[in-house]
Amino acid sequence: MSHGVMGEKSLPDLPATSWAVLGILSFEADLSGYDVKRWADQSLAFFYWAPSQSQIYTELRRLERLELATSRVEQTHAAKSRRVYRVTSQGQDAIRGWADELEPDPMVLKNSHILRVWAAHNGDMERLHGELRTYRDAALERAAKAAAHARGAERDASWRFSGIALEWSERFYLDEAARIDWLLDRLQQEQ
Amino acid sequence: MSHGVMGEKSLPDLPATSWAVLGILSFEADLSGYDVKRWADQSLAFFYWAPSQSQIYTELRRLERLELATSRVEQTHAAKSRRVYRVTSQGQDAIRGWADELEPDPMVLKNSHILRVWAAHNGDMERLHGELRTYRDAALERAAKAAAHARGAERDASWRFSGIALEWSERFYLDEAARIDWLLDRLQQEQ
DNA sequence: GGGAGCATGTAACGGGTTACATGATTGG
DNA sequence: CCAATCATGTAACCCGTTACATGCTCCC
Repeated sequence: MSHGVMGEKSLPDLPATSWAVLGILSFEADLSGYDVKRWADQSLAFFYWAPSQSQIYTELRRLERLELATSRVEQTHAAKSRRVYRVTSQGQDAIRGWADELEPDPMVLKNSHILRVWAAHNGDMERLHGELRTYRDAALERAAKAAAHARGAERDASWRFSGIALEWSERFYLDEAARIDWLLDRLQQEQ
Repeated sequence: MSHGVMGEKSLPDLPATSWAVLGILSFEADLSGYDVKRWADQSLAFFYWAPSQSQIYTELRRLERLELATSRVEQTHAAKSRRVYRVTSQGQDAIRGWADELEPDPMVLKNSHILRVWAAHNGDMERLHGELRTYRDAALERAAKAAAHARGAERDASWRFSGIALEWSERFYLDEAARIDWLLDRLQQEQ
């Protein structure tokens, strides 16, 4: 046998969403798909992205199939139950490997507002300005939301880093808003 | 007939890449797929994203099928030719509609470096710091590149807005680098 | 002669989305 | 009682990627 030496742990090759979901599970045990979705919307969404609900259930099933997570059915009510997941020890190993051995994939930015500026010779300037102002306001709101979630994470020591990521997000959206203000000025200059 | 009134122009429902490629064609006539790819890599890639080469050829064929662009074969050499594209008047209308009537789709950010910070309880801190420093340096390089391309766009009046988008990009990557420096400090604090 | 750049295309694949479907529970 | 929330899942679809294939031309 050319490989597969004892003790050699090869990381499973998972899509990004899978790692993200596994990451969420690394914070807390016994989360349902629904829980995972809420977590994703309230933290991941600010600096990464929020997978769709159906995708999350798919990833959860994949993680279980690969034995990186296990699930059990929790009877919440007489006629109602939910399936909750937790990482296995293999899952723990995998996530450590992901953090320490896998190259982070390159940052992705898709800012369609800047795309509009780039192609501004095709459209109306007034309108573009209005659109950019709206976008700036949305960024400020987003910053406020990130800040609120960051404060929420302060309470528990285990969300320490999650909170820092959210503080980073607040700054990101604040900077973005400032950059749009600069852009508005810059466009003004250009008659 | 319930719709289709004369003069009523309904925008074709195109995927994002299609609009981006059409946008590139709006700058200059007679671009080959290869040209489009280079343009995308040197401007779009900084604030939007660079579609793969094969995708560009696909989009170009789609645009022609929808009569938003036409192509002709240009004989460059005895035994070599290339197919070059240009927007039609319908294409011009469509791109104006895109700029002025279509909601820009929400900004997408996928920063896997911050994802690592968020999940930092699973990995080694030293390593994370090193990774972040590398990322900061890459951001600075990216800023420099954007600035260089922005200067390149100054020459021609028709790339005016394209140049502004690149100036914005320079700022983006500069801000990003500064934010990572802040993050490095912030993580230090947290022992 | 050979490597870099020009130039275009096909095929397989899959990640992820939207839309749809279903039904229980809780609180006003 | 009704809306919102909890909770899970299926099916269709396609965008976009990677990998592969091909061959010319230019310049050292």
